[in-house]
Amino acid sequence: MTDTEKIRKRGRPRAFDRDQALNQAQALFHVHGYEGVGVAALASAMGINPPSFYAAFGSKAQLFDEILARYAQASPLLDVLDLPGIDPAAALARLLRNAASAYSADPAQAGCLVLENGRSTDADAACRARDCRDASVATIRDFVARSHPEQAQVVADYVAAVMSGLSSDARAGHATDRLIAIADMAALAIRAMLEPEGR
Amino acid sequence: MTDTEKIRKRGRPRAFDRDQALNQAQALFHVHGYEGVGVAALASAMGINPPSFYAAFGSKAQLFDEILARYAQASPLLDVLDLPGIDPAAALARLLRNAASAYSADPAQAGCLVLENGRSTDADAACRARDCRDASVATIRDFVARSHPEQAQVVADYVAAVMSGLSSDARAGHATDRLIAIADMAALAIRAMLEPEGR
DNA sequence: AGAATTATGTAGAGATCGCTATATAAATTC
DNA sequence: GAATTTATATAGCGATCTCTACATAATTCT
Repeated sequence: MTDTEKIRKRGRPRAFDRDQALNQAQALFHVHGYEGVGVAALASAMGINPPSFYAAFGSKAQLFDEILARYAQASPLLDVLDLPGIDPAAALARLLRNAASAYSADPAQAGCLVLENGRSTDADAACRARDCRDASVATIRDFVARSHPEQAQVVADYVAAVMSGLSSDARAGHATDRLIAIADMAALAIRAMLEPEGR
Repeated sequence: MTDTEKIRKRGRPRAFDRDQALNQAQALFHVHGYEGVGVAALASAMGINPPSFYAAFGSKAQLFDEILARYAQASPLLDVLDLPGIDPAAALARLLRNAASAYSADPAQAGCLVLENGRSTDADAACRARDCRDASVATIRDFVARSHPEQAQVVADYVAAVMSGLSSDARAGHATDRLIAIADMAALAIRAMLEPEGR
């Protein structure tokens, strides 16, 4: 008995599926970016009118926050770091490879929603997206620090920088194998950094 | 006798310095991005009114094109590739280091104007900026191809990806030394790629 | 001097932006 | 059934966007 069946509230029931509407909005934000999508387009894609939009999501900015959190939580990219007893360099290499694949898998949603919107012209949206990014970088840093505390910061920054480049390339329309080649080359520096005295 | 002294044309002379106005516009575009600056702000920074703006530059898009070309031509980053007899890996390592420095040198103009605007929400502006970027990548690829034709494409793509990440980090406010650490680590992959059989 | 040409300032058109006032419809509670 | 609560649709507000119509000022050519 999950609570998927919502308890009926008092007033008039909502005429649309909130979660489905979030999916539509996420797709639009992914394609056009925060600033490239207007409330009119969002509401239209959701099949509703602006007042219903504001009643359900508060504002465009709040909706974006909600979608950022959703996206970050649903992203499986950082899961490789939780595999027990994995070699750090190998884990990060797989992370980059997975990112290269994920970012270019769906041409309609190329790149990373978080990384791409970290450069939005809208100061608030960019700041929120960057906070989201920083949290992921911190996760990577802590992961590396468990075995290589000295190099943890640089390695995490480096991985994030490469991911940013991969996301940008994906949005430029580059094919998956081209991105994977970059990711694999980038892994060379990670191995050199984490296993300096040849195995 | 350079032709800096412009030949007087027929009608009323322009009341502002066109080149100086371009500088103002470039600074604004660098800080706020193509979409973050309006014609009103551009004209105001130039000390003119919209009609003079359109008479002198055609449109916001045309002005941006002109500034992109200006910026790319004035950028000294790719000059290291022209140093005679330089080691390819060392040249690219220096290129990345220089980019890390340049992108974070002036906090008021962090990152690369071209790379940052390649992700603009405005389709035209993003496309023009990406064309500009592609030209630079081609230059790097040709440079690498002279000594390592097989690896030229990946290495050039990789360098561009790292530069994109550096630019993004610079815009996020990261300090120069943090960027340089990333650049130096990135250089490890270049050396590993171009000198595979240990020196 | 007068005609032709170019630049300038004022003022605003037309579109889109995020957002909301208002009235009505559909559900629950009393 | 009446009161309460919540969602919906229509319509539009004020701000901002790119860009321009218009009249006027400043220069060169004849």
